[in-house]
Amino acid sequence: MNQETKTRILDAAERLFAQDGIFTTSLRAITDAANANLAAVNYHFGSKEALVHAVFGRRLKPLNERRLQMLDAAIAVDPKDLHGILRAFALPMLETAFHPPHEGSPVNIGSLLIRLYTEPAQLVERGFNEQMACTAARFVAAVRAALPHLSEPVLFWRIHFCVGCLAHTMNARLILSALSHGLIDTNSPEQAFEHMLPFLKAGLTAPE
Amino acid sequence: MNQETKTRILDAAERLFAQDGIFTTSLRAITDAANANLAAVNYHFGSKEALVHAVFGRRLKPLNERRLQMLDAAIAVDPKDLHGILRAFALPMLETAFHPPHEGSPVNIGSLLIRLYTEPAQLVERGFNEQMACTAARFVAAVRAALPHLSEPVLFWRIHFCVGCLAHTMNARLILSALSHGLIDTNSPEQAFEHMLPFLKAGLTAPE
DNA sequence: CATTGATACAAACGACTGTTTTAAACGACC
DNA sequence: GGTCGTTTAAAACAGTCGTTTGTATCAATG
Repeated sequence: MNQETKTRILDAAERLFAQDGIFTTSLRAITDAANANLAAVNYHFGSKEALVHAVFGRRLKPLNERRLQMLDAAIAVDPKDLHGILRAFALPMLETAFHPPHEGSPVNIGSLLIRLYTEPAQLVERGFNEQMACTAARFVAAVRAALPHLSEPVLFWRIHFCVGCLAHTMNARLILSALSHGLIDTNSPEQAFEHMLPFLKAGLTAPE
Repeated sequence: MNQETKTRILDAAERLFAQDGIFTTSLRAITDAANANLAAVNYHFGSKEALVHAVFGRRLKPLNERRLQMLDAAIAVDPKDLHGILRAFALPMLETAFHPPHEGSPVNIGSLLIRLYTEPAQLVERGFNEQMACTAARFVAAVRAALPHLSEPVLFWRIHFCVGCLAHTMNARLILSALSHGLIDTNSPEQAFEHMLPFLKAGLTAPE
């Protein structure tokens, strides 16, 4: 079975979805970029919606697995280690958003994944929100264990804010560059995380 | 000059843009909802892009004026008052996102405005980013004055994170509700702000 | 060699998009 | 009453969308 065209389509779709959005990217643009025929999409995937699911499914699972793996490793050493928890929470995400294309990861997956939260319609929702919610629940539990004095509402609100920081940083790097008049223009996820860590840590541990 | 149809179109477009996004909302859906003729859009506004600009322009200017007015009032009393600065920064925004429809403000403007940051293409960018950037610069200056010990990069990063918290809170209230399994489901901008304030304050004032 | 199954291709489908055109209605003013 | 500019209305425009169709290609299998 020759799956070469199929992965070429996946790669092109991933890149264009991240770059231009899902609904604004046409199948023709995808197949053109993939040097494939228009009908190949419906042949290999069945529909555009199925293609979207395939594009996200290929990346989302390994990413969340890595995050949970880092989380487990961190709390195994020290359940109160907020630094490690936040690192597991943010760094793999930031890496997908900041790293230039490389083998096996041809594009900015971050700006692709972030569309799960920002695309207006419900095309992508089902099935992935579930997986994200599962991962999120693990982080909620970890933060709850690390900061047991936090009330439940405050816990959820603050984790929500953490997600917002992360999402906006992944999504709107250009805005930061514009805001600082070009002063800040980084391609390093580690650098972004180093700035983010004290902010999130202080926010989470703030007095109620 | 009868502008009734024009404002009916603006109201309908505002609501549908906020609800479904800009690119996924067709002129026909707008004119149907506004009980107007399809050609009325191009007659009154010239093009869909011009309509989009009109929809945003009607709301964005008063909103930012109110934010800057609150900011000026706060720093006039105490330039170091982070609470007042953050209140001016966030509360007017949150109000547009949380308040139910009411006279003169028929829909959730927040979920409309947030599309400035999240819509993939560049249709909305020009002209509004400028206005938002101008307002943002004022807040940067205010925070810089309130926290003069912060280095410039850290200042910009942390304000960027504040924007992320605000944007995500405005955009993704449903996610918070899902994350907390329905525990948190508020329609109060004040309540959201009360949770956000200590988080942002602690994040901004964290040691570098 | 003939047949099969998987893949690729060009072409067309109907539905929808934003826009334009043409004509009709309307109240205001001379 | 007639003429004007303003506003609405219906229809058609050319273009793009996702999808489907029928056919060609090609390696593998009998």
